[in-house]
Amino acid sequence: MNRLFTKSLCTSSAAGANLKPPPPDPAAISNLILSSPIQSPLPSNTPWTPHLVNSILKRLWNHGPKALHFFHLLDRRHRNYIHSPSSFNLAIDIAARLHLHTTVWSLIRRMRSLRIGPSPKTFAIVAERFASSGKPDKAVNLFLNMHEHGCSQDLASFNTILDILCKSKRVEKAYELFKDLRGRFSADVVTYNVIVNGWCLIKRTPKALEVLKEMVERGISPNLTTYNTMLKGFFRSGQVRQGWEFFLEMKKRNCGIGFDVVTYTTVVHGLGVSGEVKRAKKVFDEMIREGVLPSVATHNALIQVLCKKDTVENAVLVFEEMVRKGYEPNVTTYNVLIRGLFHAGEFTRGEEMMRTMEEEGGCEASFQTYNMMIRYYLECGEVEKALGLFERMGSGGCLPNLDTYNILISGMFVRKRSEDMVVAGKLLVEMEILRSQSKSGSRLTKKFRLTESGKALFREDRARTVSKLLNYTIALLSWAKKFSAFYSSCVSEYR
DNA sequence: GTAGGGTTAG
Repeated sequence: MNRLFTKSLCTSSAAGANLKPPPPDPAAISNLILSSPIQSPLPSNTPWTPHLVNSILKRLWNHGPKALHFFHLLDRRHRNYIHSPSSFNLAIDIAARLHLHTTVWSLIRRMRSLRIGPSPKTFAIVAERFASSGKPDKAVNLFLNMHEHGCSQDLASFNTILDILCKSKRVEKAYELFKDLRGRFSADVVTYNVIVNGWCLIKRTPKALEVLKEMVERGISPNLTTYNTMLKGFFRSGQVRQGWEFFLEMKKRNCGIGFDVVTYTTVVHGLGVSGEVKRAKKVFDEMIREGVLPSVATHNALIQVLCKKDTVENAVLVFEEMVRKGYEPNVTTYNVLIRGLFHAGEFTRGEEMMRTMEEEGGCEASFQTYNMMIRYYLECGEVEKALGLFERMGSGGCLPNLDTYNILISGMFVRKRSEDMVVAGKLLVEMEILRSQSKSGSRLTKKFRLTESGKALFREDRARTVSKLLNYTIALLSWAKKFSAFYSSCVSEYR
């Protein structure tokens, strides 16, 4: 990886004095940071910009300590660069994910001393981390005390905290807070929509309908967002008939609102995933007749539905049609279609589609793309293909995450070859290092160890081989643990 | 980062 960086430096010097040097490559710098010891200085003479810093922080997302180290080095030791509020927010997000509360607060204080924040967004980020790590009360307290940190509470921030609680499935908690404070903040249609959506997210549509009734009683008119939310709620909870009837009712009453592209996309997707492909296609055609233009998301919904419940060939036809009409497929379009092709065993066409996506579509493969392709390859024993993709991930635009490692390690057992076990062991060590930096992944790993690896090993009846491999794995694991303890002690320097 | 639609399979 060091070589990669040197190479990029060489190209820039070879470009000559009269040619503008190429912009710094975030991937190369990220790889340099990843492969260097923690105390290493940053490459000098880099023209730092908020954009460059943010893309490096995003690339190092799964390597939090390294990312924070980079952020701190630049913050403290560079005279000509001051971090932007958005970089601070990213760093705070990373620190909060690692539960480094002291770091979070020192970053917030630093923002304040530089007079660039914290903003409501900063608090939303921290609150979201609290809520999603099982501490909704802390999220609420943060909202209640944010004015003490120079950030005022208003209806917008009230709606945000309710939304954060709802999206992390703490709907009861959100509803409590809503009832307590709706008077103080004069709850509006957005507030009610957030709560309606909350109940829908946990599939409690009767509660959602209750809130809908309540808002009408309190003189707040539901808008199209409210109805679309409710519609999605029905489909999500498997109440396809109720969803369809709600849609017809919306059509009948009209309410002067009409439908928009979101309404139609919801119905196309909802009907399709429940197997009603013909009706989904009819609704898709109907929206065009009604003069509502389908969006890329609508096409994605239809393509996914065709892949799942019809044929991938028909999905490809819709894809080609959308391109012909001038739509620009996005990363979701490609992911859905590549998945469909792989699912149908069309690996070559899937690979071709990935090339199209990167070369013609201008889309970079995401970790979803890679993880899904790796999973399908491993499923049918194409270990080399899977490892090839894994290698490409390391050098390309998106780094492997814990899911990638779990998928790969589990897959190393399918061929029952000893050389695969060695690779699995190596991957396990790498993953242990990665996991030691991301506490949120520990549950996932535990599950993997107890289920996938255990089952795979016990399926092997050659007891001696099994026990040898098991010992090997255990030795690697304990070595990895020692190493990660050592690593954490190095890391603690800047916590 | 005041709200609603489109990413795995198990």
